[in-house]
Amino acid sequence: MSADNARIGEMFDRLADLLEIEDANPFRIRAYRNGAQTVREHPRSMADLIIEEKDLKELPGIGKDLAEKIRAIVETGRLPALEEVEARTPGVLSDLMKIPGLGPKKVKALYKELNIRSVADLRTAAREQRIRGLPGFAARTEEQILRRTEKFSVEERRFNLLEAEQIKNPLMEWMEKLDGLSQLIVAGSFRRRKETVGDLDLLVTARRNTPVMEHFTGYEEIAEVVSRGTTRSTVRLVSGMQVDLRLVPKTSYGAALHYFTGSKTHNIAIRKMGVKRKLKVNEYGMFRGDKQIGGRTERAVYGLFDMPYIEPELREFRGEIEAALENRLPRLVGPKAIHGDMLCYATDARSTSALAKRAVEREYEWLGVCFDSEGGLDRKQIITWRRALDRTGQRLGIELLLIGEAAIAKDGSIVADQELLSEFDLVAVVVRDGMHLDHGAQTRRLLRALENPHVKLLTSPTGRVIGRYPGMDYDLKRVLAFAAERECMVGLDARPDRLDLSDEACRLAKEVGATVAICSHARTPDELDNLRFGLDQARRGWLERGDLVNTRNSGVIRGQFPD
DNA sequence: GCCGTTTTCGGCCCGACTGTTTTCAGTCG
Repeated sequence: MSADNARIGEMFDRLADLLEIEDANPFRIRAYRNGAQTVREHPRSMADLIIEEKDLKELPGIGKDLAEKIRAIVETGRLPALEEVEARTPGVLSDLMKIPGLGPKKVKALYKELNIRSVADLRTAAREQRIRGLPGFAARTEEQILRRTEKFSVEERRFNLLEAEQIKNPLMEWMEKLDGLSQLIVAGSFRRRKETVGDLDLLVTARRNTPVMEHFTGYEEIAEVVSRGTTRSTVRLVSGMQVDLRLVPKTSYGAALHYFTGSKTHNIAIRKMGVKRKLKVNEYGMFRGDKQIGGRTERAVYGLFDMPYIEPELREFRGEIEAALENRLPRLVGPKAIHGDMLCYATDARSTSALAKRAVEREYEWLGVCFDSEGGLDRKQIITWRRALDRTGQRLGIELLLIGEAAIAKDGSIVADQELLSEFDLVAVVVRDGMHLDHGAQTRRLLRALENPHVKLLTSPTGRVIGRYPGMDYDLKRVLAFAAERECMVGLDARPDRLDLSDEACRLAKEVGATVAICSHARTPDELDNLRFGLDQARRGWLERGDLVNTRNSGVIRGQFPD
């Protein structure tokens, strides 16, 4: 996802906000929002598409007008339509709309009546109690505004999957204490295993008269109960995570699960298919006219359209519906099919043994082990490691592969004694510095590194850290294709704060025929569990058994990438 | 502003919850 796309999306959203304040045609506003989402979620940058003379009108929600506006932004960095609106209505007002509880109407009133333009203005006015008394604002609203602007900075935070699980697990334990609960599941992007999660969507069915909402809002980690009704409640936890809970009848459970799992664009596509067949699909069920014809199970939603079940990880409206209709959905890999982990780090015989032992418990047949070495390494050291691995492997009944990891220099050469490289079972390379090189130089650097015949694995391919560093800028497709040609594996760094490759990059790897190796990068036995986040990502990237080296048995593995 | 196997006009998701209201508008997902 390029910064440019994010900027285009932001401009469209801002325009939509201001038009909303001006009370413009709501469908026109939505068109801008849809366009913003399409652009933001597109894997390629709009600038690239324009260079390649692709027709932007092919993108969903982009027509003649938006295509021209995108082109204008890419070429000039400006959106004249936005500037025109900003001449009438200050652009910063759109920041106010991000505060929960403030929508276009309230923001407009605050601006017109009190000339409030910024969050700072708003706080001052609230403290001075100038807001109460405005039509539609009472003392309570004013207090709420003050409270919510205080927390404004934390509200936007997204959590990685590990953080989300650590918040979710104790909450689920709390909910399960409730007598009368039948079904309890987390839907939303968490269920789709998206790499970051903004909130948790709990879906619940229960026996009649079960005090679900009372129990839920009694959870001790709650910082604020945002709303509480009979079928829906929203809370914000101390951690900053927002949690929505929805109570649905059992006859709607499947439909609701589908609806609240999303993604939104996937749901819209499904709903549209329903409309064509004169069927209504919503969170309550599937209907022909007024008659409910399904809703208990999620599978039935897809069955309605003669489609096979689409796994949550695939529901991003990236071709999964067409694939399902044509019966060519990928067969996603489950945890049982995983026989090994390509990369963990040991420091000595003892840590090797601890990692290997855990790997055996996880029913792995093989494990790639890399030794952290200080400074250069020598033949003697390698022999020591090899011995430790062989002994431990035999004792525990697991094949341990000796991985040598070397850095890629800025010129693409491998920083290591070339003769020693052949002593390893497998040589992995990684970019440790010079991540800022420009597109061309970085591409050349990686291609050159892969030319080295010893190199069999490229780890942490983009170097990204989720939410902190977007990753190196280079021609990923070209590098992946070259890796495929050279029979060099591409690592999927499974650490939950990295997940490097992205889901889209996994698809790209599959497209060019590169073999992906999920790597936990564990330094402790517990961290071997990171692998499952990598597997989630691989599933989101449509990878199948044959695309992943982790599904292969020992024996096959050593001969797989001969030196 | 977008879209089209009812195609160039006339649709576009809508129900739950809140707060202030006295019958409902605004916001959210």
